Amino acid sequence: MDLSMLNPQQRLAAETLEGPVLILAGAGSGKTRALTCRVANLMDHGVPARSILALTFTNKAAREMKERIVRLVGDQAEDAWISTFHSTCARILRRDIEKLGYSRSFVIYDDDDQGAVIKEILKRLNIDEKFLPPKEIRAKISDAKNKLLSPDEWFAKSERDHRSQMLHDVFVEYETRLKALNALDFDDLLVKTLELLADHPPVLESYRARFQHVLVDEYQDTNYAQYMLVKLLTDRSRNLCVVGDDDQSIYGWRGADIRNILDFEKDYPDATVIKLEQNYRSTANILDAANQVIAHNAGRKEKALWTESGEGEPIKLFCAGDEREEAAWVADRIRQLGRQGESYGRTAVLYRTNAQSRVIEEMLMRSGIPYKVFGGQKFYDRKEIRDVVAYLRVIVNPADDVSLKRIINVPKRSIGDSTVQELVNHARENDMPLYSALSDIPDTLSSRPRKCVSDFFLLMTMLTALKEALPLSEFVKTLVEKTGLMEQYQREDTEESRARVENMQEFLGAVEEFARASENATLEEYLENVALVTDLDQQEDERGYVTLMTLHSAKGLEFPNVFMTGLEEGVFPSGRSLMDENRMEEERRLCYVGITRAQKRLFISRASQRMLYNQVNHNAPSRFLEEIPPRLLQDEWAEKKEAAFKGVPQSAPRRGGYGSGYGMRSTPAMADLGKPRLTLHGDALGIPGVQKGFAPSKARELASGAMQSLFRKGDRVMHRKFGEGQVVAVTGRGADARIQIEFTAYGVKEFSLSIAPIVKLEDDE
DNA sequence: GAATAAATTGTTTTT
DNA sequence: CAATTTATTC
Repeated sequence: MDLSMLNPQQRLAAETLEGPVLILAGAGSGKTRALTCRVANLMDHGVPARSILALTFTNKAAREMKERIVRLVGDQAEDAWISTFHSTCARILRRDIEKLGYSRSFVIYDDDDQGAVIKEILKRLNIDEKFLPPKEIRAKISDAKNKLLSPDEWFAKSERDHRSQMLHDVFVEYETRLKALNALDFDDLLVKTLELLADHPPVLESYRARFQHVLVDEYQDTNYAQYMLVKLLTDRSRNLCVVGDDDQSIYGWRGADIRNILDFEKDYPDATVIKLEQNYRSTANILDAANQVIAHNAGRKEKALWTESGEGEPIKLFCAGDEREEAAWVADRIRQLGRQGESYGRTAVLYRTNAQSRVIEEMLMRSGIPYKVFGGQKFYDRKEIRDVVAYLRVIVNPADDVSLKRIINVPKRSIGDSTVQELVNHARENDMPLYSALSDIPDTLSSRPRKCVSDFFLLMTMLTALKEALPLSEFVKTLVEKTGLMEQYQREDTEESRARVENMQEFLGAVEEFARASENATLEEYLENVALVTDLDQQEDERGYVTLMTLHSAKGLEFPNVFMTGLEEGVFPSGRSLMDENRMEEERRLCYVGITRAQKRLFISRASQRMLYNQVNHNAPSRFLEEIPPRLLQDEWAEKKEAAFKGVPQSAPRRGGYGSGYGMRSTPAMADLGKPRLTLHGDALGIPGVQKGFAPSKARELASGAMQSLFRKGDRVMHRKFGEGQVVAVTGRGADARIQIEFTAYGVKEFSLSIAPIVKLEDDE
């Protein structure tokens, strides 16, 4: 193994093959390279691939690691287990879960399914959803499972009040119910695997004997259950190598326990600790900013990232009047980057919450900038897809009442709520799954619903038979037709239904691709894939598209140009973290993660007024802005203000200081609107009295200025209804700005600039 | 039982 | 604001 391309620390990481190893890998320090070389080196030293287990959090990370190892050592790497915690557990369970009293055809439930089960239980136990919201129950149960607590153990540690007692009861019910449904939730994958290993020594021994070397990526994100799993597997061999960065721990809210990485040296006193501190990703300015921000956290592992690269461009800062202007600035800068020869695929726009993406999307669309949004509503979460999946699940696992209830009347086949209720009661009385009630119809049903139910049962029987007869993708295609799922949407001709048809076709395509990728793929395997793979994992190099995603999902990625938006108290850091120092530190780590995604250029923006969740808020600048040294920043707000006042092109860049963009009082818009923290409903700017006697607020003027600058006389544009046209004139200001467009087919039409569905066709600046 | 209207209600991040 | 849940009417 040639390790000459590694720096001394990386080489140490790749060469220390025995015993516990902790690699503290700063952002962009080439940890994947060190890790992959380490694995290759292990194989060079005679360790067979099959005795290596590498655990990651995302499928994408797993795939990437595997590919890179294959590139180094060839196909022999195929025998190593390189996958996510959850997939690994699923794989272990598929083999031996019968020892725990489940059937091997178990299904994996997501949050939605969990919610359905919990709601059912609440109804049965006669508990008001307002008293115990299902979401909260889900979170508590998940929390307990992450800590490997049984309902009783959890209760013992709780406040032991009435509420906790009820929660406990729901928890117990939930566990029994899930087992009856032959279903595991996400956390169960880990919990049940641990149960299997702990209670069945031969199974544990076989895995211990097999996995002589275990690696864990993103160790700072592990929860207690994952910690235990790793511990159990490596107790004997003690060949455990964990890689992580405590400064990038951003999943505490999901049960990740940062102590796992902080205390590694206590757990393994003989551990070799290696720090990767040279950063190969970002310019000095960007790295400097990141270092300064994260330095405000207490209780970190001492680390100092450094780089050999030059200082690079200053970090651009912009303070917008509102979120629309912020988005316009982002769009504007992206087009400017385009003119400098940066392709869209090299740029990412990051935000704290998915809800913030909408405005940005709108503005990019108008500017004709191609983009892709990652995260948010997941593909498999869409109604029509979930319906198909529910059919598939019932066929694989007839005990799955939750899925059966979902599809029993989809598409409409006249099996109404009352009929379903009869069936459910009948099933419960006889202690059998709902599916059995379809063929053993209770006498209480009259002839008409009886016919509908038996028709449905025949359909399902036929489909079950077809599953064996047809190859996977053929089968799913047939199912979509025979059930009438596709027809249901094809018949109505709305924009929405057409989108659903398209989604379903895309789904069929995905199944086909899955079947092609692994021949002889079974339906069971596909369903597992659906449960464990997210859209984020599908992200290939989308050349030519700007990437929009949350800061969380950006972890592990890098882009030459990065925009961080919404740097405001209450937005980022999130309002829910303001009161809690630990949460605040996690927000700061999130900020650190965001900054360190950038390779060449970093753009940071905030809005002094923001409409979010249908409420207008005035937010103070994020504290993280203050934590970046002014010398690294270039304030574009000041430049823009100047340009707006004088009506002249932007003057020479001003360097340093937060300038007038900093602090709430300094913006004219704020001064006009009165008290800071004042929350106004509706169109705050339009409220009489607030604005009376003043010149139109600066915020609004700037916003419209940004809009107007998007469309100029002579621009070629596309209107959703009228098609292609040319801009004749742009008139008016602010909210009543209008635009006149000449269409070849329709002549001149006038629209309100703020609502017209138009897109700019090309950029000839 | 199904279609429509009205009302309510939530909005962090996700393997 | 939108999306889901609930009530109402046919």
